Amino acid sequence: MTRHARARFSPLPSGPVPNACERIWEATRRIPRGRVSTYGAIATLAGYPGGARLAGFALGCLPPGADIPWQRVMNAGGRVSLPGSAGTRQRALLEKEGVVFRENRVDLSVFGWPATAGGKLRHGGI
DNA sequence: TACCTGACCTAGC
DNA sequence: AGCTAGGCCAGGT
Repeated sequence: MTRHARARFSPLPSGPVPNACERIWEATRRIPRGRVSTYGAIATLAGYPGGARLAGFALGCLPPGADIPWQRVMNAGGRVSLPGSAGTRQRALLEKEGVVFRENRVDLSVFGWPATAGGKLRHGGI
């Protein structure tokens, strides 16, 4: 999270047209309880195929206490990308929802959303 | 306009 | 199984 981006988005983005952050957040809201999605998938749902990094950026812009299940977004390997205590918190929240961690990893073929074809979500850098 | 950043992804070694 | 390099995206300076 860069300082300028934080200053710009932290209070909540303003403007008539929803920006990328808000669209990412809306996509994140659609993840059902007890399931997880990936940055790439979220970006695609939001209309930014290949914008996995953007998804991470947008979630980083997320103001604390927002009504968004940000904890249900993980990286393509089914691992928590959030460093430090935030990552621990994310895992705790997910486990409380019924998501099973196995060696710090989640089986996306079981808990992945949307429905994973072939066991793994195909997306990301092209 | 050009360059930089980020809670990323994939392919290769 | 773990690390590196290259490639996507939008937004800010």
